Amino acid sequence: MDSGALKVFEAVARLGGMNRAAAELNTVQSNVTGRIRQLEAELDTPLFERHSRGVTLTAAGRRLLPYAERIGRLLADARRAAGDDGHPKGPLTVGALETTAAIRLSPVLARYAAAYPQVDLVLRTGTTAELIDAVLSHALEGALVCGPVAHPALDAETVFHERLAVATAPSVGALEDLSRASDLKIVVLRSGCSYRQRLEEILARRGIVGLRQLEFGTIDSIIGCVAAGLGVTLLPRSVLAAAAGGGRIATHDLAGAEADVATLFIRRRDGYVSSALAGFLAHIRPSPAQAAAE
Amino acid sequence: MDSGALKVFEAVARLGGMNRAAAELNTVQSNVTGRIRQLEAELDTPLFERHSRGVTLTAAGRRLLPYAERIGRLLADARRAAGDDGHPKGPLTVGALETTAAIRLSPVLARYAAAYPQVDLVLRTGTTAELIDAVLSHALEGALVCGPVAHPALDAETVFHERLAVATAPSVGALEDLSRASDLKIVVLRSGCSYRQRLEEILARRGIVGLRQLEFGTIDSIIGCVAAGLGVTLLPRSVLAAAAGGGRIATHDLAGAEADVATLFIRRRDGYVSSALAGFLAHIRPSPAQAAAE
DNA sequence: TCATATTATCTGTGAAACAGATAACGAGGC
DNA sequence: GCCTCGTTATCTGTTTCACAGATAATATGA
Repeated sequence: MDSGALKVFEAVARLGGMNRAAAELNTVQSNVTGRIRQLEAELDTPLFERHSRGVTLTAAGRRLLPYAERIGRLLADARRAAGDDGHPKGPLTVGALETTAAIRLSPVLARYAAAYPQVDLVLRTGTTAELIDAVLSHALEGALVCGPVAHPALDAETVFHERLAVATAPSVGALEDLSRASDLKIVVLRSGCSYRQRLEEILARRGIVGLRQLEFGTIDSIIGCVAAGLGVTLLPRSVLAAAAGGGRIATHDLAGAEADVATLFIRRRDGYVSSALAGFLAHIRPSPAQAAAE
Repeated sequence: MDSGALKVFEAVARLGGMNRAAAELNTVQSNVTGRIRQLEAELDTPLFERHSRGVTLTAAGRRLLPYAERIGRLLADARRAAGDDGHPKGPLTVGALETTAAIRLSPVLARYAAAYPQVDLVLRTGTTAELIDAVLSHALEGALVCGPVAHPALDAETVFHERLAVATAPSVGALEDLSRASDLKIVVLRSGCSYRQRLEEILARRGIVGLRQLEFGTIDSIIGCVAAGLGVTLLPRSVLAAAAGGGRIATHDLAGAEADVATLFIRRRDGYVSSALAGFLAHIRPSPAQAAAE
């Protein structure tokens, strides 16, 4: 059983047919059929059920498939590892929350890109749940997400702490006053955003419950909405600072644990750590001075 | 880059020469040389430095080697997974502490062997540290060891709790009396045994320090040594019960956490869980009734 | 200097992967 | 009922590539 046969097997399983697999593999259908038959003979087990609309996996095929996928990925990682001489280069695909990307990450990324011009950096944004899924499905090499994250396949490292604040219309003096406004809404960036549940809990502790939700696509639109008195939101203080300084919104600082949110860098434990990724981590990792200050 | 080339590469790296690798792979040296050269051409990097006494890995080769090993193991796992139809069969190699094997495991193993006669069960014994190393180096599929174990690559599951007791000569009324006997020794099964440190701590809390160590190969010989007044030992109560009933030794029960030792089943997170292993786990896992009693 | 290890290289053979064509088969539309 | 379309199975000739064997080149150590 060699990796070539498993590659063919994986393509057939994924595409559900030998013809389609042959097209993808740049070969002809007879070769695909032959390789599969050979693999089945070697394992002494049929891997597919053939019918006139393609093939479907047998139980044995379903057991084999995850190994074929892992071996294929591992071969690609091996190739990259052999060519990685310690000087970051090549593609690096990481994810981050939109707020993190906007505030904390941009200066770091600028320095990183300047330091390693040979790296093709791709930054994708999403919610914590989306980013975790993307890392688990090998779509991202790593991501900066809100903690805590506890997943056996993931390695998490705290890179910095953020202090959150509630933003309201300027006329609101204290958070407790919000209970009088019955039509107030929670304004969030996207529906899966982890800040939503957190804000609900914060408000619930102050007797404010049952708020509706409002969803916007950009941070600017959220702040505009809050300034107009349509709702409240929860964002890092640093994101709110500019708008608060201009008097458009009022910020309400939170105490201790309620304010604190850790930003973690997560990556798959079994994933390949390229020089490009190692360099990225070195850039975003807090310096000893910063760590002492926080 | 296919798995066959990596298999050749791994053999050359491990054996330090193409001739030796050719002998192991049942082929001739010219083929090994050819495959390595082909692999180096594909990766555009030399993998070995050739000299007259064999070859040594280059930096790129050292980076590639762990991937070659992992891919080789994964291919073997894939073959087993495909042929594993849910009925436990084939080899199963697990480890356990000698005390665990003697007392707790023997009835379970008898039931397991009777239930799955097609499984070739191999049980190896050793200290916790040795067993952990064996599991990490793929020599064992899993092992029963003393907790706690915290290793990122290992999955640990508590299967039962043991209550320990100190054994002394019958003339010793209380543990505290031991401080008068200056030439007393701690008797352990093997030098790496985790009970040694534990017993030292227990005795230190009672003001007894500086005891020498004595090492024996079997549990029976330890009990004989303790009965003769040469030393003290720490073992599960169930192990000591027979000898204590006969009046050969005195047992001294310990309180709460001092007595409790958890036995964990550990296995590698990335390891293949065969039906044989799953069945083994089902047999040693505590039943709900047992769990409630403990 | 010689014996003995090693890797490098060349060459002919054979097996296996390959491309292409055709047959067999079943589902769905008319 | 019949036809069409897409599918897998099978056969055949070609070519490529892995293989075994022999020899050369090289360095080490006695």
